Amino acid sequence: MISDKTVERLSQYRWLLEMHVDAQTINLFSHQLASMASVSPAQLRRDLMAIGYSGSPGKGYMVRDLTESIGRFLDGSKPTRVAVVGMGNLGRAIVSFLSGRRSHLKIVASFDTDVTKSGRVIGGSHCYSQDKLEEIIKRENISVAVLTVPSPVAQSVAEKLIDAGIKGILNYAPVPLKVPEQVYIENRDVTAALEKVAYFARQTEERE
Amino acid sequence: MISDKTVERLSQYRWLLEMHVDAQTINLFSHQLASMASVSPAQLRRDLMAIGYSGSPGKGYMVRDLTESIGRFLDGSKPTRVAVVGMGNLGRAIVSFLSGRRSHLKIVASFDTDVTKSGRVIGGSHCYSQDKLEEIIKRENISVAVLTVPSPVAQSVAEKLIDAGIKGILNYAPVPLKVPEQVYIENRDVTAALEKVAYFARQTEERE
DNA sequence: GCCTGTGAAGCTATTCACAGCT
DNA sequence: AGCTGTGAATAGCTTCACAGGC
Repeated sequence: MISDKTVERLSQYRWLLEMHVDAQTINLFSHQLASMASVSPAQLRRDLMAIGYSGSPGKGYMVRDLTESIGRFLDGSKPTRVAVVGMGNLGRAIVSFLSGRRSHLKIVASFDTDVTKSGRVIGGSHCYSQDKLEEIIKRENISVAVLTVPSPVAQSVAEKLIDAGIKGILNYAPVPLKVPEQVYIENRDVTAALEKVAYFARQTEERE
Repeated sequence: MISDKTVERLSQYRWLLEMHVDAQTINLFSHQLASMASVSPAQLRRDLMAIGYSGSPGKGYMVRDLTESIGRFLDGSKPTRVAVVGMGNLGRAIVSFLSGRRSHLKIVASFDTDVTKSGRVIGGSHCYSQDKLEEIIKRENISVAVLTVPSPVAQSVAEKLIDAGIKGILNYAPVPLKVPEQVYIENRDVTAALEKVAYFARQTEERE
């Protein structure tokens, strides 16, 4: 019922409220927060409407209150348990990026086929052999996975994850995964993103 | 005139054609390629219409021909020169991911503030000190940058890049950059993406 | 006066559905 | 018979614009 894009922007707003608003700022107007997020004020108001949050005319939005409202909406009652599969540079980048950052997203395990990595603790969580995937996912009750494995194995790893009960996958392999529709999947193909940027960059160059 | 999303999907189609179609397959129907890419056949046909490519009823699309058509559309006459700024795990992941992969996207330089990294060659391209940003970007005629620096400095680095003449930025820092509108920018905030996946994963869990 | 919340309008993206080709 | 190309319909997203509140 609530859109994909709205959820992503809400996450963005919260981050801005937490990181880029100084402690003495008590309230904010829609145009202020909107400009920080590079969206229109109307867009921001719509997004907040979607989660049933109300500000007040003349005062705008109460920073602390809004932050909490977004939290209540985005975060579940319990922390979401996350695994990162594939501990190459990208996997490690994501683990270190996220570790301890957001308390409601807990990275509780990572996986790699390389035996020199598995068994160690990387970025605060235990790295297991990929063979243990299903066992650990079930045991640790993990519902979300970040997939950073080489593309030839991405599909088969994804299927194992889903068999083990994963409900959402953030996929960095440049392969559009085919999954049953009750599993939410977000593809973040790096190559495609860069080709897109290159294309539009060239457009503006040629417009001169 | 041609949409953002279409460009990204075209890049995707090409990748599939190159990597996931065996050499003896000469032609493909829209429903086949569409299903590989997880889009509808109508969507695929529209996207190809946008670049003026035509198949033929009964034969579908000629694989080689289509691959080249997409290439003519996406790639410029000369390779696009790319820099990666910030050689942490994420920066290195992207460099190694892309190096030598796509010949029309050339990573010609990387940058880092850490003096132990600059001066070395990482993933096939020279890593420079961040002080040299403007100088090298201009000298090497770089038009696209991948930004993987810590978020507090992202905005200021972006401004330097733009002053140096960069036309497109792929931004992995969780900060919505504010840039003049003739610069194309694509934000790929990892935290927001993961929070989105976590949100929708929880939705499907609760639907049970 | 300047703000928010929101119906209505406007825009963009996707899908339908079918004529026409092979 | 089964496909493509595409006008028309639909669905989804964003902005406009203004009534109502502080």
